[in-house]
Amino acid sequence: MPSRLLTDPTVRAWARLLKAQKLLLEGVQQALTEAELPPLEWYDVLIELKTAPEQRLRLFDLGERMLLSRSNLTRLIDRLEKEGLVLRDNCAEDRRGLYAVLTPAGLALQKRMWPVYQQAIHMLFGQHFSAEEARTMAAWLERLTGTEPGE
Amino acid sequence: MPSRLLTDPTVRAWARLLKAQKLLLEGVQQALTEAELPPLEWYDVLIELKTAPEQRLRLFDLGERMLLSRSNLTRLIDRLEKEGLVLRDNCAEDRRGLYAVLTPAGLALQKRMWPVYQQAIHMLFGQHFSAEEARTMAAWLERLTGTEPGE
DNA sequence: TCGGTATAGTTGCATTTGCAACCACAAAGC
DNA sequence: GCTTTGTGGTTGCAAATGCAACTATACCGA
Repeated sequence: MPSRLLTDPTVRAWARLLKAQKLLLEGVQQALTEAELPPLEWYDVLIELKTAPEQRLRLFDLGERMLLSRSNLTRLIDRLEKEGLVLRDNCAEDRRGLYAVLTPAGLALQKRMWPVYQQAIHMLFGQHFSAEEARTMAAWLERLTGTEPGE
Repeated sequence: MPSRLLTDPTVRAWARLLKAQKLLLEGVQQALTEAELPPLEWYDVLIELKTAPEQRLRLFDLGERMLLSRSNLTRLIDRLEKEGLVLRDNCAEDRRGLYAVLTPAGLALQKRMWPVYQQAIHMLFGQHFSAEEARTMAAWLERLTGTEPGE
């Protein structure tokens, strides 16, 4: 029984996007857990810091990139800091502000996580598309986020 | 600074997918909240039941369709039942089991939510794609989920 | 028919989220 | 300078999540 709703291609694509996303995230998280690695969002923090100049970012900046609310970011950084993966550093130019700085331990964890993560991306996602299809999909999705191709 | 990582089209598409998803869900939720409507997942329950035969589904079945863990589903149904939108009904064939049944109030809420939801889908998602693109994207995403086109 | 195993659903507890209130500092206007 | 308003970040509390343990029923095999 093809639902009437899903005859609208837009709505159908939307529904698929929701479902795919849930499934993929679950799968990635499972791969990380099985390898006794921390949650995916820890990786996001680590990689953002790693690629940032001086491996540091203002908290609000990090929050924006990760699409994370302030309070959530505070607590996420708390957890990472407790594990010695990042640290907070005062900001000279704006004394309200703080930097999150990647530590060597944080960098090491990022390097341990990446192979597992990459493998999961491949198994769950990449292997289903040609390079050309992946490029097209990335370009389409960029319309939704305003992300620039290179970012 | 185009990150080296993102030169792999697969990884780039993956990153875009994550970002788009977060942004879109946030936007939809915001639209619902502004219209003083309940969370998106309530809609998912209501629409699943609405389209199910006799507007009822076994809990485990509903959980599978929504990709929701058992315990989460229990609690989600608790909330909806407390609002009178669904009710639990014993299953004659398997006395361990329960049905979730859509109530008239639940159906009414689904109908109130849909226009807002549809509008949000259009603004955040649909308007950025042609019908043909949407069809293609849906088909691609179906590779990830094993979902059949008509489902 | 009995014992063991699997399945449907719930519950308790620890962790995480979301929201609003809050503190500290910065910036803009008088 | 002083006050008002805005911004960066944290905290408290209520709600939602994830996981493991638990109850009740079904199923399977000797």
